[in-house]
Amino acid sequence: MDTERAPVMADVARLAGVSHQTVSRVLHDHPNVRAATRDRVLAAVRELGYRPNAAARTLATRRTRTLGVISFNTTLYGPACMLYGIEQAARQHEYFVTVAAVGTLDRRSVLDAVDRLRDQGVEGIIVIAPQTSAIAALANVPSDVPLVAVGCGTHAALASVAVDNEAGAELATNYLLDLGHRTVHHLVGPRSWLDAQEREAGWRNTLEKRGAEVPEPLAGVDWTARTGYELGRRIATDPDVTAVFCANDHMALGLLRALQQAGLRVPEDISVVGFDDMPETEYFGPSLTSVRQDFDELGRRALRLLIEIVGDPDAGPQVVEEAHHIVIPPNLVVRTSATRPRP
Amino acid sequence: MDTERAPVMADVARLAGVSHQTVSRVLHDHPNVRAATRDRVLAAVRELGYRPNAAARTLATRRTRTLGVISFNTTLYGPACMLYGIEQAARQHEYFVTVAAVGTLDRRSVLDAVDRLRDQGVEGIIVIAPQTSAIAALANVPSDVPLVAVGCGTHAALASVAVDNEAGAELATNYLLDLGHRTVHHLVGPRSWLDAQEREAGWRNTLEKRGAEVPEPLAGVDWTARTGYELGRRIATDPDVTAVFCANDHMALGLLRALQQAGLRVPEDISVVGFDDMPETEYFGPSLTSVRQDFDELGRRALRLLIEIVGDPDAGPQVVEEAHHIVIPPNLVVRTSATRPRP
DNA sequence: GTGGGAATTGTTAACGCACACAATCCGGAG
DNA sequence: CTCCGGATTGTGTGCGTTAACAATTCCCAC
Repeated sequence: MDTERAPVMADVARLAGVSHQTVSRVLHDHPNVRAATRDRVLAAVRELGYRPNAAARTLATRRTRTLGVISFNTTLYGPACMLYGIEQAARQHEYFVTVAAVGTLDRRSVLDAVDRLRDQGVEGIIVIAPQTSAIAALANVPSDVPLVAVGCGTHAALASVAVDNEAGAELATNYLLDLGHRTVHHLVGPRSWLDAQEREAGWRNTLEKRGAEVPEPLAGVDWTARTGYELGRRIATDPDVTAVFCANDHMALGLLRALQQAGLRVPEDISVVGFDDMPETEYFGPSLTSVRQDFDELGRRALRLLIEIVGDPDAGPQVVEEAHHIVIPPNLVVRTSATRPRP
Repeated sequence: MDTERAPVMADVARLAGVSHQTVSRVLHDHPNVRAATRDRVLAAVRELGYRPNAAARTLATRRTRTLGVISFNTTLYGPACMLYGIEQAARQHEYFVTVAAVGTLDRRSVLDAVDRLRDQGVEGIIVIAPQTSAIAALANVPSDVPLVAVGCGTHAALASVAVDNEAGAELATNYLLDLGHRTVHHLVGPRSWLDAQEREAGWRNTLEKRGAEVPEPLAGVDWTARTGYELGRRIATDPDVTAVFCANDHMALGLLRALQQAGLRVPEDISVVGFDDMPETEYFGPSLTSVRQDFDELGRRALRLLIEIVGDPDAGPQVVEEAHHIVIPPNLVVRTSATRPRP
């Protein structure tokens, strides 16, 4: 078979008639290399198809230029987008990203994932793990690898990048109240997620601030349409409900379906607002008004923050300064799923 | 700051009073090590918190235990799931996975991604890149790194794992014909994707086989609900249409919306069948009958195939044998969006 | 007790690159 | 013509691990 080994720097040097060090200099754009020499080296590089060995470079420089991403479930729309944003930004900054998906968010698996990544030598880790338990587990990882949490609520005890969930919930709730609804019901996401908690808080605070009655919220076990559907069937039996704010778009989809099956019309009978603004929400029946969060941007910002921390050797990751909490404001995308209540 | 370096094998050896080679032996479960020695070494490892340096190991063994995944857009449901399946399986086999997202599928960016991954030393690459152009670009990458395409149609010129698109389209088309529809219309996905082509072919072949008229298909520019909606508005104006097979679920969602807006009822006036069976389709209005493909499994199979090729040094990746084309049969999930036509 | 072989441990040399330092070259001032 | 300083190039070593080989120890049969 092809037992011929990949060419190494010494091979290039020999072919170009220089020392390996000169080859290294050319490769690193060192200034003091005669133009003729540089050309000869580059020609040799091309001829041999030489590519530097990453492991050797890492061993010598102690830098892997690799970052890790831990994600709970990259299948969900939000995490998938953030991962995409992270990868984009990483490429720009000439970093590699290796992913570690965890099936469950218990302490063990999260710490395992961190370990795997550390074994591989990542210089920093971004965590897409919105559950409170995950954040807790992360609090006491060895401090030799910087951590950034992304999309995990805004009150994490780590450097973090997140959308302002409370502001988003406030936007949605105010919008519905402004339309004239007496109050707004709420489908809460799974309460083990910070995002669900914060959205619920934002909703509740807004109602209280405006002196509206705070109805009992319905909490889901997960973020799926199925859960939205099941809670929706209960909503449908309550004649008092005129407006519902859903913790995310999937749940809203399930809710829409349940209401429709119950013979209720949206928005004529009940107004609905979602959260996330996934690309499909515009085509729900009816088109869903939703709070938009820019997951892509979230991912990019997280990566930039991490690189800043990594490149900045003085500040340890545990030193969570003001600047290490980035909060991005959401905005409301108005479509047709909400309207003023019937008199 | 904490300038103390991470402990290395020599440190462990010194503390345990043995040579570094003995440490290495213990770490690799080499048989000929006295139990007492092993214990002393393990104790030293624990005490120092020693973790082997991946770069050094790679340099010595010439193995990175890292695989690359190139994906067009990890934001889409299919790719996201496959990536997830891949990562799961990789972990099981003790491989790392690093991702390279490409924004566009032109030759350049795909080859760039391959290069980046090779620079990092991946032992093999899985490509989630369903466009024909991507497959073409991949045909002539240097053969020193094994490639596997996943979810990219079944006729790729590479080792591949894919769902049987034609069979899936046949399933859907036959189902609608069996319900009594004279013929079935089709919303084609973007024709630059193999999957779209294969689904269209399956649909067309089935109609021809059964002697049904083959109506002009409507081709989309992408897979989005928006496109489905736009094509759907045209479908809605054609009184002959009684059944539509959509190339994917997102397009079906857009179609449902367009039909509803046109005052047509599904399934009473028009039956609709989708493809993919995403988790939400059950909650569309109405609940969508769809062809299910198990993306997760696709990813896992792709990884296993790749590991087989990587671990098998004799067969080059270009040697695409029978066994290197894995085709997974889809199945139809029947819900309520299709029924027999009105007389 | 002693030779022989297996079990156990140590020594040394890669692996491929970067960095510190030494050596050489060149042109112009003296 | 000689010497000096900067530009250019070469030499040697370290990074932390594995693997080939050498050395030592141990145990038992003779």
